[in-house]
Amino acid sequence: MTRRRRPTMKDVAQHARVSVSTVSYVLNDSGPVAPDRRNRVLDAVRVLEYSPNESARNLKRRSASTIGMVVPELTNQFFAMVAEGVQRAASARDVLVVLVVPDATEQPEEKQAKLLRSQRVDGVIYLSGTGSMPASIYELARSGPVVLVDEQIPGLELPAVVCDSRKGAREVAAHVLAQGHRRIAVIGGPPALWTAQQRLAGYREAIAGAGIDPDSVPVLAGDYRQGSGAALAQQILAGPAATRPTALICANDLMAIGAIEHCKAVGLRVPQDVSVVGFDDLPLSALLTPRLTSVRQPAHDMGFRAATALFDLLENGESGSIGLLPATVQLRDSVAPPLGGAS
Amino acid sequence: MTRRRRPTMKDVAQHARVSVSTVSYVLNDSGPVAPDRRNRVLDAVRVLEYSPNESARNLKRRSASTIGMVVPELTNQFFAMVAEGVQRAASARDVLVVLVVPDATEQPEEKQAKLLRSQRVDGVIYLSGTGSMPASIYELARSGPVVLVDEQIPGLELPAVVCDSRKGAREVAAHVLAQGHRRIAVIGGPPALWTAQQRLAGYREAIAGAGIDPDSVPVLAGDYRQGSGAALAQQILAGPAATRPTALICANDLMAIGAIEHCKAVGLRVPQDVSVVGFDDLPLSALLTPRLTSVRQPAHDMGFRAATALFDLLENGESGSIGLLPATVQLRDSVAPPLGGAS
DNA sequence: GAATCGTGATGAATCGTTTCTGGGATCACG
DNA sequence: CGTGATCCCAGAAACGATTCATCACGATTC
Repeated sequence: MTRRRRPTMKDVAQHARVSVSTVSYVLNDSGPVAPDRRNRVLDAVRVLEYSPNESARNLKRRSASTIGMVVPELTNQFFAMVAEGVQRAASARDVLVVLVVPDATEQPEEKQAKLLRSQRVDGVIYLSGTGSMPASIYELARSGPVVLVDEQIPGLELPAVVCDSRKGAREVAAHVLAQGHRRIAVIGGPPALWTAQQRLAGYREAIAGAGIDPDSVPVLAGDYRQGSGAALAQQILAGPAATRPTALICANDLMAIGAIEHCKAVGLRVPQDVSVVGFDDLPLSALLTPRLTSVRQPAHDMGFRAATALFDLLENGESGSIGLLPATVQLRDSVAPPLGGAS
Repeated sequence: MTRRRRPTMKDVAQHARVSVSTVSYVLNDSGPVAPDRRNRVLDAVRVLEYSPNESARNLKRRSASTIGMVVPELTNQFFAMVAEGVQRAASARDVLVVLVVPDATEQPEEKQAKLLRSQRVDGVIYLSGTGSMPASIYELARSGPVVLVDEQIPGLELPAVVCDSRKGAREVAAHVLAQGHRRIAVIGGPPALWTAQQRLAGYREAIAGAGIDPDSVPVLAGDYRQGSGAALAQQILAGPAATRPTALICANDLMAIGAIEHCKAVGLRVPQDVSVVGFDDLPLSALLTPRLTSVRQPAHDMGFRAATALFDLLENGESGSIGLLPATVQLRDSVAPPLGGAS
């Protein structure tokens, strides 16, 4: 399999007996060219299997037709769904998506900023992670357009596509309370993340609405990963049954799953002994036993819109208002009234 | 937020009072330059926040420091894990990964080939999908290096990182048979895919090894997706209990999950009424009830090795032999002896 | 018949790098 | 003191595309 030199515009021009500029004009029809010559060029392109060198094109055009997408981890299905949405929007416009997964073992900050500055991407879509590191965002935003997904930075006025986490959180918490639970605990996300704040705020609203002092319910901060869900559940459920919470409100599904796994491990039944709810509504959550009650975020759509917003930003310099996407409660089997009735 | 023109090498050269070539020499230390001048350049780079224009660099170098990765869908955790492995290997070498998800709504073939020909990527890592379309592979391989993951094309001699699907399949089927099952059925993958063929071959070996005629067990072809698992399970389990298979061997976890969901829907208990095994050992499979017995593929590692092989190919022109990765059976709760004993 | 205009084609400059070529210092040495 | 040899450095030619300025040539118009 010998790979020969790829044909360039000059080759095409020679083959079609025209000048390179003419070739360029017909390729992006950006100039007038007579039909016969146009056909000659098109023929030459076909027989030589010419395809333009995008590096050269990008150099001249000062744009890369490429966007970056930083995702904390792909194995989290929520991120995977968002990524698919981004990909779809980009693919429709012939824009490439380069994947950036900040490796924990190195400083991603400088790397990401450098990426943007090197003009290999025109803009970036940023999914904030399981940790908190808005520092790199500042770097990024300073040197190119950035659109946030499911995150907002108080200081900056970055465009962001988010959904109404607060409302979703309020509703799912209200559902738990409506079942009669009075001793509840919250397994929250990393306090530095906007989503964690929003969801907690929603929970507190619902709790207050049920006539309970929000400050009286324990709130533990997890990291949105399964392991922390299990660890925090253990911590919360350690006490005697009489004072132990009867419901766990988890700020995402992964932590809810961890909590459920812990319950199973120590012989607590879900939902009879303890009710659990999550957030995100991962596809797998409906497959669990019990099927997890959660709050669905339109992940795919969020990714799609974020990409669309980024393209608007790149083309028109301004992104259309993005609005607030809905977050809808999915009622399933992981919530039941507390055994002893209201306490 | 006004974005000013990015500094170029010329700016750096002027600021450091040297020539552009000197700047280039110090930046990739490819030439001798006196210490003081070197420092002047480095300083200038720092104060101007210079970072090289990769498009220009790529144009000159005839390489993009970028690879493409085509994955059928990201929401499949197996692919997500492979993708993470690829990303990690690439990131370690400062290579970018562009994500290509062949959209079902358009012809991906020409698009992928064009991508490679446009020199925006140096090579491609190809994860074969839920369908079968080796046609695009030929196009791809003709114009650039390609490494396959979990797939092999009989005709071509493409480098591929695969694991011993056949052995894994044989062992998991043997386990099922060892429990006493005699009426079994196979829900296979798309017959055109190498993995489907390998796994089926492994199953048949085990079946023959148990003294059963492999041709007597029904084999239905699915598409590796959950839906087809459910549909085929319905088809298989439709008959009366006396003749209905007591074990379903599924060629991947997603279809196994679909099958289990169908069983639940029609009131069949797993594993008491019907045993089910999968393949891939997705993280979620251990969370199901019953926990799914499956065959683990080292997905992350496969991605990592594939990327490494591609880099070898690009640098040395030859990829080190890749070997066969292990596929190990994970015994869990979805298999039990058949109710009536051996039939 | 000369001036004007529009169409269609071309040459050349340019984008920001890398790298080859050549030439001025500096030094050792006969 | 002249002659190579050694070291650094600057200039300029690529890389492959886009695009501006120019120009040739018929067709209109007065």
